[in-house]
Amino acid sequence: MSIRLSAQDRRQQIMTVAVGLFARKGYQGTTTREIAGEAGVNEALLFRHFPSKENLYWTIIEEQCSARGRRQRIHEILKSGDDDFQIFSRVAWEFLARTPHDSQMTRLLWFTALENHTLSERFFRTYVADFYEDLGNHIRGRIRQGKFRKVDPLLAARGFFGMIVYHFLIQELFGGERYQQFDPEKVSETLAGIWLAGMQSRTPVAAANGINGNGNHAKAARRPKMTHKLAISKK
Amino acid sequence: MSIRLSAQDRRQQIMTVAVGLFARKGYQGTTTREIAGEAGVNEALLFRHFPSKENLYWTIIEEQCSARGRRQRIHEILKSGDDDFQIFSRVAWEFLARTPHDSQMTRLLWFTALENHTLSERFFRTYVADFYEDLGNHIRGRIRQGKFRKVDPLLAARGFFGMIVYHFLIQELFGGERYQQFDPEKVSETLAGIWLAGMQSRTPVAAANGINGNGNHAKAARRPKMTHKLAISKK
DNA sequence: TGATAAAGTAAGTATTCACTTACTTCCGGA
DNA sequence: TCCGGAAGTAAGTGAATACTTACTTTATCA
Repeated sequence: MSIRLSAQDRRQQIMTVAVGLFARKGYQGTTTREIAGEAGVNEALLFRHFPSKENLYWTIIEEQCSARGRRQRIHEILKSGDDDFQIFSRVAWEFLARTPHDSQMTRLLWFTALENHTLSERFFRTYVADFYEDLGNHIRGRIRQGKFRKVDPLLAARGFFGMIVYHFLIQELFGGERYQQFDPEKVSETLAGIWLAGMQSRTPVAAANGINGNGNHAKAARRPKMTHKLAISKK
Repeated sequence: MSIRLSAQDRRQQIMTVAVGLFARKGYQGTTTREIAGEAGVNEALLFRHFPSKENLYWTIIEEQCSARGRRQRIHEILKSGDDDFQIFSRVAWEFLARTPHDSQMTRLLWFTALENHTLSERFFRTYVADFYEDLGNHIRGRIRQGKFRKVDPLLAARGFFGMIVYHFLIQELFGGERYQQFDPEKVSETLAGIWLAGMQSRTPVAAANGINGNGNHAKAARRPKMTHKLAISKK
C-alpha cells in the first residue's frame, strides 16, 4: 500500500522508476513486477497508466529523448563565431557534462539500439544524424576555407564524436570511473585539442608517411604490408 | 528430426547458431527454444550439450573472445620499429577489418557489457585494458622523446580507440553502412592521420586558444563561458 | 455528510520460459 | 548379427511473465 498520488504524479513516478530499471537491465531484462515493486504500487496500477510494457518503454523514449534542446545548443555553438578551439571544446563539453539522468538515458538508448535493431536506424536518424549534418557542414566550410585538411567531413565528424562518446561509454557504462576520475572540462579540451590540431595541421607529419598535401592517400607503397596483415588477422 | 551428427559437431553447430541469436537479440532476448529450432534439433539435446543457457553463453564468450591473437599482433605492431603513421594505421586496421564473425562477437560483447554490468568490468579488464596498457606505454614513450604533445597517455589512447571503435559501431551496429560504405584502409589512414597529426603538432594551433606549450590547460579565461553553458545544459 | 469517481489492490489467467524425464532411433564394433 | 551406448525426441514440469478482473479505499465537493 502506497501513499495516494494524483494520476499525473503517479504516472511520472512510474516512468522515473522505469527509466532506471530499463537503463540498468534493458527492456527484456526488466519485469513489470519489478517496476511496480520499486514504485511501491500494485502491478495492476501500472497497467492503468500504460496499456502495455512496450507502450511504457516507447513513451519514455519519446518523452525523454527529444534532445532538441541539445541540438539547438550545438547549433548555436557552431554559429557563435568563436574560434574553433572554443567551438569544439564546447561541443565536446555538451556530450561529456551529463546529469545522472542523461547517463541513464544514454544507457537506455544504447540498449534500444542493440535490442531493437529494426528501430535502431530510426533512432540513429532521429537523434544522431542531425549532429553529423551540423558538424559535417561546419567542417566542410573550414575545409573550403583552407583551414582544415581535405578529408571526408563525415568521417572527420565521426572521429570527433567517437573520441568523446567512447570516453563517456568507458567511464559511465563500463565503470572506468572507478579506476580514474576525469575532469570533463579537461577531457573536452584535451580531446578537442588533439582532433583540432590534427585537422588544422598544414604540414602534417603524416605527409612524410603517405598522406599527401590535399588529404588523399598514396596507397601503393604501403598496401602489400597491410594486405599481409589482413591475411593474418582473418586467421 | 535432423541429420545425425557427432557430439562434437553438434555442439559446435549449436554454438554457431547461438552466437548469431545472442548477438542479434541479447541474452535475455534469446530463448533456448529458438536456438534449438534454428539448429534443427530438439530443445532437450541442447541441454545435453550445455548444462544451462548461462553456461552456453559463457562458453561462447570465453571460447570466442580469447582475442590473444589480436593482442599479440598489436603488441608486434607497436614494437615493429615502423614509423608512427604505419603503426597507428595498422592498429586501426586491426579493429576495422573484421570478418562477419568478428562483427557478431562485437555485438555480443556490447550486449554483455550492457546486460551484465557486474561482469562488464571483468570483461573490460580482460579484453580491453591490455590494449590501453600497450598503446598507453607507446604514447608515453613518444611523449618522453618529445615527439608527442604532453597529454594524459590514457586519455590520448582512448581518443584514438574511440575514433575507430565508434566508427565501427555506427557502421555495423546501427546500419550506417547502408547509407555509405567506407574502405577500411582509407578509414584507418584518415583517422590515424588526424589523431597522429594532432599528437605530433609541435606548435598546436590550439595554443593560441588556450592550450599552452606543454599541453596543460589555461582554464581561467574560458571557464565562465563553459560554466554558463553547463547551467543551461542541466535544464 | 454522504455520493461519487478516481486511486489502489488481491488474486487471478493464459502463456512462455528454462529445464527434465522417459522414451526411441541408429551407428559401430565384437 | 546383435547389442551397448550415444544421438535424438515427445511430452512434459514448476516458476515466472505480461496482463486482467473484480473488488476496496479515500479524497473531494455539492
